[in-house]
Amino acid sequence: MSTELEKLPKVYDPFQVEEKWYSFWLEQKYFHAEAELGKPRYCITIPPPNVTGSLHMGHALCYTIHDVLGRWKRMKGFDVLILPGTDHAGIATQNKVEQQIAADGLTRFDLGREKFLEKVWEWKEHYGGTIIRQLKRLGCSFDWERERFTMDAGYADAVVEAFVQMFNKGVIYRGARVVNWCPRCHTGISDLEVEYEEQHSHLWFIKYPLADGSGFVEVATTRPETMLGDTAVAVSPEDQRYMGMVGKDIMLPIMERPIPIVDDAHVDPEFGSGAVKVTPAHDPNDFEIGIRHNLAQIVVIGPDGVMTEEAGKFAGMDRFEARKAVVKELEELGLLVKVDDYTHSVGTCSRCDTTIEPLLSEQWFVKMKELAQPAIDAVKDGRVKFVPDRYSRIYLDWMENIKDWCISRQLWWGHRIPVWKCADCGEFVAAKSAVEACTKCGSKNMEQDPDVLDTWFSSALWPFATLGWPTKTPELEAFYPTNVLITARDIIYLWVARMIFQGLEFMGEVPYPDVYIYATVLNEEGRRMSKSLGTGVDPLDLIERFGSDALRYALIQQAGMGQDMRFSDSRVENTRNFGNKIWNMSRFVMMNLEEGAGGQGLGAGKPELDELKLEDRWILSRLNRVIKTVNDGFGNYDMDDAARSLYEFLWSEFADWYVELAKPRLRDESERATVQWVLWNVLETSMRLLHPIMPFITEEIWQALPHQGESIMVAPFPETDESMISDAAEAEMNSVMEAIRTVRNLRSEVGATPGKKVDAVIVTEMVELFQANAVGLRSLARVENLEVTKENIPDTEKSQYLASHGPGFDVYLPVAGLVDIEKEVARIESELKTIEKDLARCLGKLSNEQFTSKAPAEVIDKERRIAAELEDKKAKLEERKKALSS
RNA sequence: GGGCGAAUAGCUCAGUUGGGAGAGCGCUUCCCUUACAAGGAAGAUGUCGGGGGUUCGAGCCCCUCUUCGCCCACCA
Repeated sequence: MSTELEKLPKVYDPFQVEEKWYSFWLEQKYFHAEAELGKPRYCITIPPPNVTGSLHMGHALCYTIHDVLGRWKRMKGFDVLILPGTDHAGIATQNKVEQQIAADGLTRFDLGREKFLEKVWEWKEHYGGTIIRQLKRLGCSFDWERERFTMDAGYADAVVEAFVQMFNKGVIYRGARVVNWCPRCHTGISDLEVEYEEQHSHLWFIKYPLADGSGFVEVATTRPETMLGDTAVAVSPEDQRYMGMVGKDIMLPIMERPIPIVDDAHVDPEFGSGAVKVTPAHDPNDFEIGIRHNLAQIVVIGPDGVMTEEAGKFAGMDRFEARKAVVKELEELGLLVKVDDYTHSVGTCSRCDTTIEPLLSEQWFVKMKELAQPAIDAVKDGRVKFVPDRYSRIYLDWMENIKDWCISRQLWWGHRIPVWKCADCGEFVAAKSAVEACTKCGSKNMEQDPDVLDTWFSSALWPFATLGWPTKTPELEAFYPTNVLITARDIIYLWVARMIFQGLEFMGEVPYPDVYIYATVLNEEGRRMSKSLGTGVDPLDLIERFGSDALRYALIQQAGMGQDMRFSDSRVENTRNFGNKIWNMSRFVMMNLEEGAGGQGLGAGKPELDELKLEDRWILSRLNRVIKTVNDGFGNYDMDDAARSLYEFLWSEFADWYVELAKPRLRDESERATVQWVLWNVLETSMRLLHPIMPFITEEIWQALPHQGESIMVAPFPETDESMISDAAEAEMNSVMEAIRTVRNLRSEVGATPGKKVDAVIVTEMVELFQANAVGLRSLARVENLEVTKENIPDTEKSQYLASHGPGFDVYLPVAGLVDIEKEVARIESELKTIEKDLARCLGKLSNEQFTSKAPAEVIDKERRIAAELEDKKAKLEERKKALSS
């Protein structure tokens, strides 16, 4: 026994171990991929977390999955590139810095564009790396030498290139539309960035007088202040009530401006009074009505949420103040009919929660129709597969009803739109570098568009821009298309869809064949983990308490195909215990591998098949099945299956049974070498199998075991050896295990303490099997004298024994009058009851002619076998009951 | 309004060509047996959300209802 190994601590301490091996892997450059030829390649460009972010549980799950797949493929011999990076996250980051300078009472406008951007860059340098450091802590084997940022120089070049190409193709156009405007962020945002929340508000009913004084039209609104910008009243063309009024004018109250009554199919005659006020500059539907009827667009609420000059005497008033003032005035004018309580959903900014103001403004748009079609086809014909599959429907529904994409943002942090406008002739010119002269009139009076691009415009290019596009780099050549996208379901539209059409547009190929949408991590109460709600669990905190391996395993174990995952600390604690179990079974194995058996000796010491005993063949058979499950699981994104089968195998089979059975054999010189080899082989193989999920502890153990190679990270991943799988060995071993359980059960019944040995008799037809395994049986069941025989115990003696019956054997424990007869009879009776119930069900089936004629033969055979077993057991129990009672 | 998902032990969840209901945690009893008490052994626990249907046979397939969660659209 090695004295050094005996010093191994009883409790596994992840902290030192994790730091040690992570540094080692980095030094060895194992995470680094070369675009070398000759090796199959595997590439994932990770979803770049926002620079504002710190690791939350969703990230931990996402990147653990990445790392599991990456490590698995690397061990399988692939040239693996997991390319990391961060996203500049336009609004989110700008907001952070705005908050920071707000502490000094400053706004970005006080600082000015240039100064403000300096601040943002400073902020990014200071805080932007947080999440990357945390990913290293998680154990991620990403290629840090290739880390990208969506605003690094090369990436910026790709963004501009993409824009200019699209602009020159005519896919990008400028238009005035009503967009979702956030008065706090001071920018337009896309429909996808608006969150709707139910709000209790009011519905105001207002009388609009007809210009000719012949009466009133009643309209209903949730935003009375917008009436200042009304340019029409619309009714349904089918509405009898307003038949004669279409074409007449309304005298808009307060503003005292005549506006027409128009008919438009958009109006629902059932709602309210059937007449609707039309404010083309402040409502997307009204905007459309306005276009159809050629109505004026009057902007009465400005970009800052303050009423404009167009709002007359309300100019300069906050929009919500103006609402009150307008209502008050209408009331005074006697035009307010009534106010109903009304609950409706109100759009809010997903970044800052401010109520969105629909606002007419000039923006850049991407025409989506032509771009969407190839992206639809790619999913329909299976070039891109969603996992789980149901998300492809969700994707397709959205793509098939897609609207043009507003890509300009009135922010400062982001990719400045590479378009210059000629001050003289109004021409827009897009170019990769500053435009000196107008291409149309030659004027030198060119000014760059002040706006920046939607963050998602740049991240849509991620799978190829990170690999060097637009330059044809060896990396781009080697790693595009990538292999899979692993992401959360809330960005299927925002990001996944856009990457697919941009990949097709610029690379002519889908960016990845698989899109794996993982489960949303919820907290224990089933609520979404959210920092603002205080319902989050900090992954770093869990790593501190239980180690990275434990957190990773806990996440993967639950990473099923469901759409939600509840997560709690106790799971991580449990997997920490699993780690400790692995540690201790490894200590046991190491303590029992002596010098001579280690190193090369073991590899050469592979025993011949006929030297293997039943439990050896059994555990090797089980191991090879697990190898299959793990490979299948990783390959099919059923990683939870892989994780669970490893847990089950290592704990409930290897540790609980094989290791226990090995103990007496290790003391037997004739068997020692064989057992050592099997222990080593199973453990070493298992560590390689488990390594993708628990990289640290497996490296620590593997390095301490005899092994080949410099790191488990680059050791080959186990492949199933079908010849080692044996149904027969598993069936026989099950009988032995069942017999051991039966003896233990009887021991517990007679109250034998674990230290106390008992005698036992096994009556069976399988005498050879039990005799061959007598040593293990005696050891695990703590039996002193074991008799295995075909001869049944005479009825007259049965009262001297406690008995239990298993499949194919009966176990007797001599108790010499210690049996509490009354209690034992009661126990037998209760057991008989359940047996009779099962038997009745069984026999009922078998006597059903329908069943015996229609069910497959093997099912019927199985049922017959069960019936026979139950009958046998029943007979024995009845016999015993009689013996005891007499 | 449309769609998706979930409902299995006290809790969190597994359970695929439909064929004797499982794990972890928790609970009960016994045990520091030389790898491990973060452990070992033995045990209790279920109208598989309700109702109907298909089938010899349904946790699993079909219909329907209920509850919860999510997404999309509209919301004067």
